[in-house]
Amino acid sequence: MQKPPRHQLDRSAWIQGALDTLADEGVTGVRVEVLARRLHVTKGSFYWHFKDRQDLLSGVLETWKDGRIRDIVKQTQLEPGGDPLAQIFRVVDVYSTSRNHKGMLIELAMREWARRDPATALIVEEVDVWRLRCARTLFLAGGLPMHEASTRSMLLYAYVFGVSMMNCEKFDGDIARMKDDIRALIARSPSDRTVPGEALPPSP
Amino acid sequence: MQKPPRHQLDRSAWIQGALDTLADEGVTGVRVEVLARRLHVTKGSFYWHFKDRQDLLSGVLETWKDGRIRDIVKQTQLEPGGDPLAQIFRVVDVYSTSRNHKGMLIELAMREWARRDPATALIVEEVDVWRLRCARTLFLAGGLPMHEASTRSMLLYAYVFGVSMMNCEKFDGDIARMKDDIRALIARSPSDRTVPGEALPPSP
DNA sequence: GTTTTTCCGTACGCTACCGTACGGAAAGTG
DNA sequence: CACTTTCCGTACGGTAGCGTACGGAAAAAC
Repeated sequence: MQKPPRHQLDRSAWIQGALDTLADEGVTGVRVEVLARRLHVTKGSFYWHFKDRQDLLSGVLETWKDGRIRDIVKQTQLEPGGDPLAQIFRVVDVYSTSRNHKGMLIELAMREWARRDPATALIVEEVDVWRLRCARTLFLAGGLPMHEASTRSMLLYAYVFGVSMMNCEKFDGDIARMKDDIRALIARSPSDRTVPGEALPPSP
Repeated sequence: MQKPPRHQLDRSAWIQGALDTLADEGVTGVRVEVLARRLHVTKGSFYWHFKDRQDLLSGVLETWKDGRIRDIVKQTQLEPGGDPLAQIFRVVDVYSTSRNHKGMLIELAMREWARRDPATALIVEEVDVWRLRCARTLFLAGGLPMHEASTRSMLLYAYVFGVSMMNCEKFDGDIARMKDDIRALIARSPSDRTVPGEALPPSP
């Protein structure tokens, strides 16, 4: 008879499972016994690797923060000769719900958690500052003045997070086109004075 | 000795208390016994007015939906001779976190709830469609073509919801000015071809 | 192979919460 | 005043989850 191999887990496996549960059910859904069943072990394992539930949640926070900052820096890195505003386009796409659904669910769950936990709020704010600064650098490289670069960065992230909370298929059938237009509005060049929907003027 | 007057509650009092708790702790925080303590009664009262917890939550949903739709219609109503884009300005202000903090907390809690409950998702989507249609009507009255009016409406609400999830004091000290600029960017007139930060051209 | 360390399963007490049963007070009705 | 209806308090059983204690298996060290 096949003996079921005894699973060996470490902290990172528990934290990864916690992140999955966080995406689906929020921080209140991250419960020790439920997570143990999901990982096919008992909570005896959990309390070996973690002091208590808060210890796990702290690990989740650190893991998420480090991963986010690393990804943000990578995504906003501009290779020499690259187009800064085209890079902004790609950044917006990274946060599109269809491309990175689970990542966005975690993002929303983290903010929901941050609303009720000051320590989490600090982490999320720190990650947001990284995001905003990196995006601003791209806008500056694209030729925008400082203040407007800041403003556009804020609009960019407020938009991508906000739109991930709305289901508007019933409002307009062609959402893809709307999202493309919004993306172009946020990342448009400073010399482009056109209003979307009108013809482009000849470039200087 | 002063006899403490026995509190008499009806469904609406429970629903109002549930909305308060919803704002602070989310839908998972809306618990019968906790709510009863908050209202200084016991759950014996609750189960007289409601079949079970789900019955309360359904009442919360209906109450919220009706109130939202009524407010949306009122806020986007344009008196004869009024300026549509100035009205858009006021709509953005209504959703500013400082002016209506509790309302925004409920809004975020509803969306967090909707992410895990299909019935709630339908209600939120219905409310959003009302919002988007009303805002689009204002943009159309402001002279924008149909497609761009739709796009601006979506950007407007995605922005106001998204910015309510971010704390960016550490990013830029003058957030008020940034928010004003973003508001102007979203609600700018179709004849205004300026890029924010530059001088205004003479109006035709 | 023995010993030690690492890691997990099991059992337990504790708390919080849901829903029910039932009694009784308060308020309305005749 | 009787009588009924409305409304709430109390007590109970049941479930789920947290954290602890302890034993034992598996792996590693020797």
